[in-house]
Amino acid sequence: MHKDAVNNKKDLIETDAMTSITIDCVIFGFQEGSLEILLVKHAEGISKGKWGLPGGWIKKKESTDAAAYRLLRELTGLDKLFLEQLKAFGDPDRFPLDRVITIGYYALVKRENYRLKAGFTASEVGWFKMKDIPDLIYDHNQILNFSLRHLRNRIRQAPIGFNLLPEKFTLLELMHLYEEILGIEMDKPNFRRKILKMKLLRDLNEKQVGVSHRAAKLYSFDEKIYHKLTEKGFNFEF
Amino acid sequence: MHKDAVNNKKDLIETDAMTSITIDCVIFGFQEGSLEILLVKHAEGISKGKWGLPGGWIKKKESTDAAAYRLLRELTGLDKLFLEQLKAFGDPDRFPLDRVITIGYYALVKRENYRLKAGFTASEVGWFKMKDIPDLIYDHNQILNFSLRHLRNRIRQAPIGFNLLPEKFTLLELMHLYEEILGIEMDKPNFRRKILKMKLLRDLNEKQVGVSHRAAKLYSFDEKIYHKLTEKGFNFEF
DNA sequence: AAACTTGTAGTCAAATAAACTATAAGATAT
DNA sequence: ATATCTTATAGTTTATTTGACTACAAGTTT
Repeated sequence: MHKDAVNNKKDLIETDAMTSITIDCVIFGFQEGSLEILLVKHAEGISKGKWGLPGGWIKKKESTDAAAYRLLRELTGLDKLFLEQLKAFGDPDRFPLDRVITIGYYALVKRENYRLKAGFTASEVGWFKMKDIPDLIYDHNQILNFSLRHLRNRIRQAPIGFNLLPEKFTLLELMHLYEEILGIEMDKPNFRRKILKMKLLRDLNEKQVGVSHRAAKLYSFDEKIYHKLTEKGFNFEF
Repeated sequence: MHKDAVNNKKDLIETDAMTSITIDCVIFGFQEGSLEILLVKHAEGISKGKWGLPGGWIKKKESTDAAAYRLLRELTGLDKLFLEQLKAFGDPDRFPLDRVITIGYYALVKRENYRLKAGFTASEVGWFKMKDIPDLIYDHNQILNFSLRHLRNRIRQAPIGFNLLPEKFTLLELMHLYEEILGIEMDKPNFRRKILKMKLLRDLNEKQVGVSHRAAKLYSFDEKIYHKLTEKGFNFEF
């Protein structure tokens, strides 16, 4: 359901959703070295034809987190993905038709797993690189900018970046992810040393195949290792 | 207005406030080496006699930030204080009578400036040390715990701790603030060296008066200095 | 004047970070 | 088959930062 449906509150009451509060979600993906965002094109209502963040209403008997997971499942078909709340966005005129506060979320998805859900055609959903983000509906550009700042902070403090990579990755791919998100250049040898010393990567004893140069070792991030380390006072930090 | 007034929604409509969404605020103060929280005792409704975080409703034409500032002004009489949003708390049954989502805020106040606003008697408002926090209404203990974790993170990344201290303070007072909030012990000479190297403190060329030992130098935190430093890529961090 | 308390300066070894060099392990081209 | 290219990985070196201390200074209190 699109938020433009707010001009028909009867719909909401019938679906047992809350009025005047919504959820909007910034979905990050990482492909070919670029950080990308999933946007949807609004098909009806006052913002017809404009791109915006995927979002929707919260059901009366559903937590905000559950609502965000549900919306993402409906949109991407993905069940397990990284999802966290950003904050509430509550400018009185952020939404033109009525007073609606939205709770921003951000998600990190492994593009390898991602499939567009039936019901959304290619013309309605698309991945955009950060530099190609168009003018979005309402305050969605503001929410997007906030989410990027938040992601940059968060990725330095907790190993959440792995949610954007395939299960198996090389150290250089991981470094490129950090470089892209943080917008900085890093030194290969120093990065290797630092990340390996943290001991959160599982060495898979496998190598890349089909690359036209020396194949790099593959690693995976193991949540269990991370939790074992955090228990005895572990600090990520880059 | 107390949130218990939710059982009389007519009140809300008459005051032009939003239903089903509130604001709750964790107000931190620092006194005699202890971190303290301001709580209010609910005088009526189902949670009569229990302590909770100060909070209230959001007016239809008011941003959530403005609502939080207004509530704090009504409660403490303070206009200028440090205030930031935490996040929205949206469990479907966090509030027993109805579905109400609350937006959590936290504030840092200089206790020297603080005066209780007329209309609140001492029996209705009080400062509590962290270890003396009673069982609070609704999910307020959860909000409070979240705010403390958030404060601990935030204070390491940005110089917000100064909002809890008087204008003029000694290095040892500042160190004790960090020790109290982070729950750790620090080394005096090392702390001095580190904080002074950041060059965010203005040396006032004044000394403490009326202390029964060698008087320490007084410093103040200058927002302008901080902003000048951040512009050319400055990093706080402890 | 001695003892005490807190402030401030300085030392030193260990750990870390940053910049860089060198070599290894393949793939591709000549 | 050899040279060349690309990326992976190992190691070096120097400067900087941290953490644990020691020492002394400047006042108060006894």
